[in-house]
Formats: sequence, C-alpha cells, structure tokens
Amino acid sequence: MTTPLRRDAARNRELIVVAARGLVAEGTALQLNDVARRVGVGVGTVYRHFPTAEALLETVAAPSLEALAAYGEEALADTDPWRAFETFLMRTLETQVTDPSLAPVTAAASDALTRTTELKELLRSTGAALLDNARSAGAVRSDVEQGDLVPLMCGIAHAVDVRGPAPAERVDTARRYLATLLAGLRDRPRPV
Amino acid sequence: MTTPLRRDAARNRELIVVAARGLVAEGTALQLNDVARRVGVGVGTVYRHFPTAEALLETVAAPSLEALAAYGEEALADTDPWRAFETFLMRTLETQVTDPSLAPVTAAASDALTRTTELKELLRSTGAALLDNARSAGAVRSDVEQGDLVPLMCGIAHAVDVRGPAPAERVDTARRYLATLLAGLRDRPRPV
Amino acid sequence: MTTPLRRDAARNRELIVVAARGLVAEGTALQLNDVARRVGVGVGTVYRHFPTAEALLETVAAPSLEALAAYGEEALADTDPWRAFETFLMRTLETQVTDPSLAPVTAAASDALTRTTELKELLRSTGAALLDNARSAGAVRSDVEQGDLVPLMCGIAHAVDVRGPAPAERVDTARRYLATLLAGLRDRPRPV
Amino acid sequence: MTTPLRRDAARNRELIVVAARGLVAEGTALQLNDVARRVGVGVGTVYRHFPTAEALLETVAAPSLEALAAYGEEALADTDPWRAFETFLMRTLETQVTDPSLAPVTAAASDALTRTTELKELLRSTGAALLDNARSAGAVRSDVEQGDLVPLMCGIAHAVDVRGPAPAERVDTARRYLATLLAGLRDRPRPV
DNA sequence: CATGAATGAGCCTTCATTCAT
DNA sequence: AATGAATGAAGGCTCATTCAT
Repeated sequence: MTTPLRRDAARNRELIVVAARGLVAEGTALQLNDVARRVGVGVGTVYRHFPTAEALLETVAAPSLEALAAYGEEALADTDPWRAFETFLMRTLETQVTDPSLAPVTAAASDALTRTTELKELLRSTGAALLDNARSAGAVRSDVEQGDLVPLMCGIAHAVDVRGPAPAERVDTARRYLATLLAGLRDRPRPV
Repeated sequence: MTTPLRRDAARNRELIVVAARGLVAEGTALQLNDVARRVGVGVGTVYRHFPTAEALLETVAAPSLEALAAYGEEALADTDPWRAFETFLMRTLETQVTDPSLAPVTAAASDALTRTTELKELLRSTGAALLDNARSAGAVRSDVEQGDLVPLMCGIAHAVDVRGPAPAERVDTARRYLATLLAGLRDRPRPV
Repeated sequence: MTTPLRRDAARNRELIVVAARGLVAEGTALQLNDVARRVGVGVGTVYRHFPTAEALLETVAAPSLEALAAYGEEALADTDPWRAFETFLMRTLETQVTDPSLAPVTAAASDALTRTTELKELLRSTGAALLDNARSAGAVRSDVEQGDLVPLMCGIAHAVDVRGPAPAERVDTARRYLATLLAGLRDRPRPV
Repeated sequence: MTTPLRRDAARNRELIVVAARGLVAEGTALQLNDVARRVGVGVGTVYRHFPTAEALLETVAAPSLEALAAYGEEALADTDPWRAFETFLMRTLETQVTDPSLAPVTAAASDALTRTTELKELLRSTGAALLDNARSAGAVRSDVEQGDLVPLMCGIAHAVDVRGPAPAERVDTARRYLATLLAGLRDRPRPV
C-alpha cells in the first residue's frame, strides 16, 4: 500500500517521534520547529513526515492506543463481565495517566489521522460492549451510558493532573479515584 | 488602604470585567487587547486595572467563588452531615459547569490575587470539614482524602466538557456523574 | 468618522507608504517585512496600518487614482467629446505607465480598500460616459464597448513594459500606442 | 550532438512536458515539485530534463512557437502584403490567447533555451519583414516600428486577460482588439 | 538514470507588553 | 488616569534546490 520508507527517512521519522514524545513529556505544547531543532533536522523534514502538530501527536499516542485496543480484545474474552469492565477501565486509566500524549488525543473532537479515528472508535465500542455485558450481568447502575465512559476516564485523568505533581503517585491516585467511581457504578439499592 | 476609585475608573473596571466574562463565555482565551477593544478603552486601561490576564480572570471568577464560600457556611450549619457534604459538592459542581471562568482558576497552582488564594483555601477547608463530618457520621469510604475533593470536582467538570457541547445538558450530566461518584463514596460493606 | 491619527502615528503611516512606493518602484513585490525594515519600524506597526500588502499597495496607488478621477470630472465638462475621450485615455495611460503601483491595482479583480473600489468604479464609469459621448457625436467604431476601456489601457501599459526598459521613453511609447489605437477607434468607412 | 535519449527517459520527458502544460493551463505557476508529483516521477528526474522552470516552460511553449514560425514562412509568401501582415498578427494573437505558456515566454527578456531565442528572433524578424512589406505597399502609418509588434501583441493578449474569464470569448475579444489596432495602423489622411 | 528525502532561508502573521502622548 | 501606537520575539509554513541512496 504505502511504499516502505527509505532507511534514513525511517530513522528520521522515528527520531522525530521520539523527540516529540520527549517534548510532550515535558509539558511543552508540540511545536514542529522545536521538534526539528531537537532532532537536528530541518523543519521541512518534520513537515514532510507530519503535516501538522496534531498528526505528530497522534503518532506519538498511537502505540498506547494500539496497546489499549489489543487489551480490549482480551477483556472482551473474559468470562467475568464485571471484572472485564473494571480491568479495562483500569488499564485505560493507567495508560492515560502515564502517557501524556493520550489525554489531548482522546479529548479531541476531530483527528488528523484516520488510524486515530479508528482506534478511538474501537476503544469506545469496546468500552460500550464491556459496559453492556456488565449491565446484563446485573451489576451496573442504569444512569451511566456508553457515551459517558470516555469522558469519565478523561475526567479522572484530569483529576489526577489537578491533584498535583508527584509523578510516582499518579497511578495510585488514578486507581483510587477509579475504584471509588466503580463502587458507585455497582448497582445496589440506595440505603435510605 | 486602597484609595476608592474615581467614579469613571470604577465604571471602566466593571465594564472590563463584564466584557471579560463575555469573552470567557465564548470560549476565547482571555486576551487583554480583545477585552480593551470590546469595552472601547485603551489596552493601557485594562492593564492598569488588571496587571495580567490571570488577575482579570480571577476577578471574573470571584463572584462565583464568593457565592460558593457563602454557601459553604450554610452547609457547615446543616445538621445532616452527609446531606451537607453532598449538596455542597453539587453546588460546587453546578457552578463550575456553568461559569467557565472557574475551571482554570480552580485548577491553577498559583494565584494572581490574594483574595483568590483565600477563597480557594476557604473552599478547600470547608470541603475538608464537610468530608470529615460525613466521615465521622460513618458514611464515607476511607480511601478518599481531603485533598481529593477539589481534583475530583475538576475532574467531573472536565468530563462534562469532554462529553461534548449541548450546554443545556451540562448541569444534568454533571449531576449524574457526581451522583455516581457519591454513591461510590458512601461507605457500605462491599457485596461479596 | 475615523479618529484622526496621532501625530507620530500619522508620520509612521506616511513613511510606510513612501517606503512602499520605493519598493514598488524597484520592481520588488511588496513584502510587509521589507517595508518595516526599510522604514525602521517593527513589523507590527506596518500591520497595524495596513492589514495586507494589497491594502498598502492600494494606498500607494490612491493618489494617482484620485488624480485621474479628478481629471475625469474635467474631461466630462469638455465640449468636444472626442477630445475629451482622447485626453482622458491619454492621461490614464501616462499615469499607469509612470506609477508602477497602478497596474496591479487596476487589474485586480477584488480590492482591499473600499475607496479603491469606488475609485475604480468611478474611473470605469467616467470612461464609459466619455466613450458614449464620443460615440453619440458619431466618432467611434461600434465594436468597442465600455468594458473594453480598462483592459485596453492595461494592455497598452503592458505593451510598454514588454517593450523594455528606458524609463525615459515610456510615456512617449505609450502615447504612440494609444494614438494608433485611437486612430483605429475613429469611425470611418472601411476602405475596400 | 545530443545523445538520443533512452526510450524510458524520452517517455518521461514527454510526460513531464504534458503535465507541465496541464498545470500552466490551470493557471498555476510552474513548480517543478508539482510537475513531478503529477507525473509520478521524482523531482530529480524533472530537474535532470529541465534545469529550471523556465526551461520547462519554454519547452511547453515550443510547439506553438514553431507553428507560428512555420506560419510566418507562409505569410511571407503571400502576394497581398497587408493581408499577410494582418493574418500573421491574427494568428500570433490567437495562439497567445489560447496557449497560456506563450505570454511569459514571449515577454521574457532572456531565455533558458537557445531554440527559444532563435524562434523568438525568427518571429520578430518575420513580423518586421511583413510590416516593411505592408509599409512599402503604402498601407501603414509610419509611427509604428518593427520593435513594437511583439509588445503590441503581448499588450492585446494582456488586455484579454484583464477583460476577464469567459475562456470561450477570448479569441473573439482578441480579434476585436486587434482589428481596432490594425484599423489604426492603416495609413490614411486624418479626417479634419 | 531515477529517486525523493532533506534542507533551511525566508515569508507571513500574531500578541503580550511597554511607554510616549 | 487613559490612550493606543509601537514593539519585535516567536511561531507557522512553503518551496527551490541538492544529493545520498
């Protein structure tokens, strides 16, 4: 389909992605000129590979998205619907809280790369299916819908960001928040 | 301490805040030049009243913060600790989801105005007290701490943003999300 | 209507126009950065006064257009319709061949300044009226229409450009070409 | 002299010229990268065949120039000097108004290809001869010189461009303009 | 011969902030 | 106090040309 890249071009491309990941990790907004300087290539080279900053960012985020999608497959095969649901969300959240390129890509309304759109849609529908399964098994409150999953995950990730630095505790914090939310999702008669 | 403003200066100040509120509502990042043009005054005037965009933004957000603080007082007087806690959070969230100036101010690590810092601290401690009361009354899971309240509220507000447009449903969505979280916060024996 | 400019601003504006005129005269395409450097002001200053290169170019061309418009009034008052027509075209052409900012502005399909549009329209209709008068007086071939006047003037000006450098002879050359064209416009029985 | 091209190279060359003609027809300024993409070859290939955009453009224009040159031979053989002159100019103009590669090549002061220079010179001298013949036959005003022919043709072509779109009418418009100019060129006593 | 990735100067434009008026 | 013109660094992007593969 696509012509395989020349060796050197492929190397540059990879260097660019790596540099971009570094910049994102530093909290810098992606600037193609920065990336170029960082890698030591001309701006044009960066633009050739990634026509926009969004395209680059999505490329940076891609591995995480792919990994989540793969994990989604596994989760769908799990025989315990609640556990499947729970661990999938947990995995999603851990990734989002760990890979800073994910949040903006997930929250974006439109995508630069079609693969991104595919993956986002895949994750959305996987989550939806897992939610449905859990619900059918009678374990989920009825007032959370499929469309709420992504927002809620983004919300928790954001809560972790607001909570403050301490990168070491980010995953723990995320787990606590998710645990609380999931406890709230479990369907039980409201105590009077 | 502060000399009272000349009548016209006071009026300008107020117009500036109003215009800023309008711009924030439109989703525009606050630009002091924009504000000036909108009001019909020179940029210099805006800078005189508000040395930075943050100062202006915090001024825009102030009424909401004050209102919440006032409500916090009431809540502390409530005899039902869980209800007090619940309604305080609900109020906070409704405000945050309704007044777009609030999110950035709340999430900011440092403030431009000392009054902002005071108010944020006040709200934080009010929340903390309400949480403690609810906990003492035996109604709250132990793994949520005082320092989690603000992040969680910001998180839910962000979830509502990600959820998408439809301004009309923002409050409803926020309520649903908070209800779920609160359900998870209530301390109950985990069903086996 | 428009607030009169501050003295220094007005001076800058004028300097900018002068520099632009110089650049146009040198055959350089107008670049706002160039202009700024030339004048010794920041780019922003140029952009403040002229949002686009077109706006600046039209401002450079304006005096010539205004002068032509004024001359058009005189021509309309002339009692000899053919002479009026002839001298108006001649004046137009002399200007166009002398002021290098004119050609691009005249040929442009759309304008940046409304004043430019007004002036162009004025000149067009003046030319049209003079043509009609000459025709009514029985002196003009019928196969040249109102809409042909501007193109023909641009055409002759371009012919002068193609003819080559020698700025000194530009007006003479233009006169010769126009004279020939006008000779062709005079209505006479075609010799068999 | 020149080694004949390898079959595939020759084919590439031809494809490049065709693509370039297409781009010129679309009004795009010739960009060698565009051409390459269009043809599906590397830029390097285009550069190998045509060191500059001018060289390519002149190659695109060549057939028209050759055709005009050929027609010039015919015209020189015509027994009616005025008709010869008239039809030659008409033919030139039709071509220029029809083939968009011609105008820039004709108007250029210097050429990239020696063949272009030869052809332009040939056309110039053919025109000059036809003008002289017509003049000798007593039919042409004295104030138009040999060196004016090319500029005037370019001028009329430009007038047609300024006149506006409507590709269908370009030739008609050009004919009208040339007819008027020629009428003016015919030598006759100026009516008093 | 062909390829097309890489280059990087250079143009465009915005905007936060200052300061002369 | 108010004004708003000026600043100019900074970022965005294009494109003609070269040269390693």
